[in-house]
Amino acid sequence: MVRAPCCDKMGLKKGPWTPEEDQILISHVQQNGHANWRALPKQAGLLRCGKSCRLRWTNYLRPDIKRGNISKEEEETIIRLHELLGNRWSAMAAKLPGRTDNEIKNVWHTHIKKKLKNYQSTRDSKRQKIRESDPQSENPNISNRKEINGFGYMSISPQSSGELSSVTYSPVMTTPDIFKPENFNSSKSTFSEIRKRFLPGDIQGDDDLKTWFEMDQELRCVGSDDGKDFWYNLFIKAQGLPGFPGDVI
DNA sequence: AACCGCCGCAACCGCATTTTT
DNA sequence: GAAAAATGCGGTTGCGGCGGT
Repeated sequence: MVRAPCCDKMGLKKGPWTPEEDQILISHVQQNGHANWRALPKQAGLLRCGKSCRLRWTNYLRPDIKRGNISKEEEETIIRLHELLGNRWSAMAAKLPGRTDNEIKNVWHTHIKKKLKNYQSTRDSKRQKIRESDPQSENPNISNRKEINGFGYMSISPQSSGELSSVTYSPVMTTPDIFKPENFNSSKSTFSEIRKRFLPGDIQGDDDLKTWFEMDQELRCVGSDDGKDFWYNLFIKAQGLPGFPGDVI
């Protein structure tokens, strides 16, 4: 495939956007939408490539965007999502309304990574001290895992010193048989069983659970990418509810 | 006041993926 | 089904602001 020529080769402008350019882009998108980013700059009279316009719009000019002031809750969500998804910034952004992949990526690299690094070194030195005083006190293979009613394990990252206020859960992706797609026909007993063992409070009955599952499946959660989104939603929904195994920590 | 180094963020680049022809 | 075009994504860079010396 032949690569399209990039901006500089076509004499287009690069670098920071001026307020005038922003205004042109905003009013053009408001009036005409952004069905075709490639054609947009020409139509709007901007000396930018389509890619640059799209980036400017999605990361900065979009009306529904929240900028700056990442809350503690958002920070914790980012950490939890990062444990689940790795560097899939756009997938993380989809779980944080008003935040962009670029912003999350920047926040991760500039703030959170640093905090976690500090936390980790503090924790490691504490562990070292414990090991020195009582070598049998810690088994690294099991110490930070908790079994959930036969549904595999969650890894548990304890509270950071000061800044990060809660335990972080991350399901280990050993999908139990009960959740495997091949066992998800329309069997009510399967859903009953899940409900009995893992009931999120706002799910009223087997049909609701089934619908919820099917919605997630539509979003390609099960059968792709180890069903991480499905697991994520399940754990998020179940957290904090009575009987949820995580809340005993 | 001038210089320097660090940090945060916006924007770019190149590759991957999806959509269109 | 193949090729081309468009879009999306994640890694990286460069610049401006700020604090310290």
